[in-house]
Amino acid sequence: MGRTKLSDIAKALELSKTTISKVLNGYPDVNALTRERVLDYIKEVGFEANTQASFLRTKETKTVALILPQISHDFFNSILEGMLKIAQQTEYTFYVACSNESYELETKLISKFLKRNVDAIFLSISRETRNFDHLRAIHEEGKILVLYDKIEKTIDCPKIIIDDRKASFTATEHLIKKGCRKILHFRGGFLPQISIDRYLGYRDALDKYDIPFDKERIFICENANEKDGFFAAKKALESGIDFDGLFTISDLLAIGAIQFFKKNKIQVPEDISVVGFSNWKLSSFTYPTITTVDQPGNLMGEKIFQTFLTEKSLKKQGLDPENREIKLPSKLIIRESS
Amino acid sequence: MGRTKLSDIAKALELSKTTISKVLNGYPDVNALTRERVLDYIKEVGFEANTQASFLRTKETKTVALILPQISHDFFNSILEGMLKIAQQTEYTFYVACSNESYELETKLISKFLKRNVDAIFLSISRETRNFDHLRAIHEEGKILVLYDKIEKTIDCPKIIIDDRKASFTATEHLIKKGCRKILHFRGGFLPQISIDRYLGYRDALDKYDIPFDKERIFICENANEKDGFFAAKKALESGIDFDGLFTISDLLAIGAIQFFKKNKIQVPEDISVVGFSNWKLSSFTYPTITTVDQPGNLMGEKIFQTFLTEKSLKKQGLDPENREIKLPSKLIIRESS
DNA sequence: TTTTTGATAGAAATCGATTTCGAAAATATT
DNA sequence: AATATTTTCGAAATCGATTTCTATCAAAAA
Repeated sequence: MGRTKLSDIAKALELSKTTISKVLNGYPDVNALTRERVLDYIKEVGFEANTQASFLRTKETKTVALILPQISHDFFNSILEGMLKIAQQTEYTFYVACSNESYELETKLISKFLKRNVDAIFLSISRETRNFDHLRAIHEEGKILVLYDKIEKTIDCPKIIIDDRKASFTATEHLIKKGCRKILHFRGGFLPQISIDRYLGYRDALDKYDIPFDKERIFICENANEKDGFFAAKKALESGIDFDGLFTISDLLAIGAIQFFKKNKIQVPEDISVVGFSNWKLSSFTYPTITTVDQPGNLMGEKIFQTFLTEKSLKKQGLDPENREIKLPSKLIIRESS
Repeated sequence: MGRTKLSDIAKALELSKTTISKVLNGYPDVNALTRERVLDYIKEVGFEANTQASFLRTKETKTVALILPQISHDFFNSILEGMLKIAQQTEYTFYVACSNESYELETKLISKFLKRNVDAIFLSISRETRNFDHLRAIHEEGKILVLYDKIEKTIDCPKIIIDDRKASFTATEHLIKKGCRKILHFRGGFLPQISIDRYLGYRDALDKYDIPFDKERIFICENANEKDGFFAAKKALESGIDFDGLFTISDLLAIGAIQFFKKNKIQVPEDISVVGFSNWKLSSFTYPTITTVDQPGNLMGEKIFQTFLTEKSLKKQGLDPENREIKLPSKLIIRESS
């Protein structure tokens, strides 16, 4: 409505819109005194250029989009939290969307955000995604893409991840040091990189301690929720294979498994030690409390946004970025289940 | 970049931009055949008008902003989840921000979103907020405000809430029916309407069953987290007052209290029955599991967005809205703690 | 046949900024 | 003193749509 605009300021100071705009955008051909006069007035009335109008010339909207694969998920949640904390203090505003682990929705959302001319998209790839053309489209439009957590190595863009392989190694090693030799692993699907890396970390630990690998001890849990954990534990028991440890790729899987074990008089941690992943809030309130890997979600959120900012400034200067994979450290939190 | 624009379509069909725009916006003075030709072509190339450019004339950005007081909070989380689920299928895009329960940040965010010309703001008022001028500013700019959960009754706008008083009544009544007569209540601060309503529901239940109210049994917990619950329980025990039940306004308070009780050999539910609020995911995994009030967060998220849509269409037709307070039903979930 | 009316389409102004280019004034150089 | 060079500023074009207002042409009414 009555918001002050560039022309109002020009009129008030008896200058042209051009000059005001030049001050706003740091052009050099403005007299120092004039510049100061303008800046003072701008501060006084709290003027900010209308982003929508600016866009027409600059092609920047000062908006970014964060796409989460899931909303009700402690880890993704803390990423959102960390990102908002630092980013809402900048001039940028944040679109948020949820792919719900669906490839179709993911592509739709990306195309929608591109049509909205966002400056950047931050994406954790959905479980279903096998084709990556929609990611290339982001680059074709000249927009910035930052992948996080569930990344795709073949796409050339900054990637922020947890050192999953190392974290899994540490978690498995912990079980071994507790005396476990027959360790089950509840893994995720075949594709997501994190699922592979966590599996490899598990293998690394077995190798280091000369424990033979037995693929009968690996169970695939597509959904990483309590139900899958419960049934994987059931399958493990019914398979007849013996076990004394369990490393899962999510706390929810661990909880489901523990529920099954309890039901079948298998004591945790006496009969089997269990380690989860992600440090969900609830993992410290269960009975027993669950040993888990803490992922620095807040930090990841911050890093994603910061990475975008540096990527943008590099691009502006025409420089080629390097070191495009940032690995964040995780931490094993030892609790009652192991 | 090379995105097709209105003028491209005009050129391709040998029509003027005007005509294309008229088709797009449903003007009547376009020949039926021409209209069809345009629509076909638009569908073929997947054209959508650039929102930023449209804004200059229409003053609509097709964006809305959701402000949450907290991010890592199951209830607010499920609101976000529910809202995204239906809203990301519409033409609208979603800004999300977090006031972090701070009045200052809340006003800043609102002013930021107004500068971004959002069509609507969805807000749950922060715990600190006492002054509501920033909400009136939203109306002054002609934008739509929808309040949810933590609302302010004196602001004239649609409000979506849980029937907190009734829910609390039911929860307290449940304790009474379980035989409790000396029921503690851990409430929130004095101001937020929900805190008051839940307190009143507690009183309602006592009244109905002729149980004398004792204000010594009321404890204020500003932060509604485990720590506050722990210390409130401690204060209760140290005060020397006797009790056999506890109704708290959050599951986290209940968890903290239960932790304290356990530590002091007070059995739950044998010595004291506990009821929480919100049905956090973790409340079904604690030991004992916690009886709680399930708030339909997803439904609330949907309702907020739908309410915005109807509010908008009413406004466009110049009609006065009515029934501006929507109360959603909640449900008591009985578990081991009671 | 002339005039009105209605249907259809386009020219041009507009929204609020940015940016190019040229003009005027001030200063420096010959 | 005449010319060249900086400084400093503004007019006007532009971005991609919407909207008003006018023009054309055909059909209907006089």
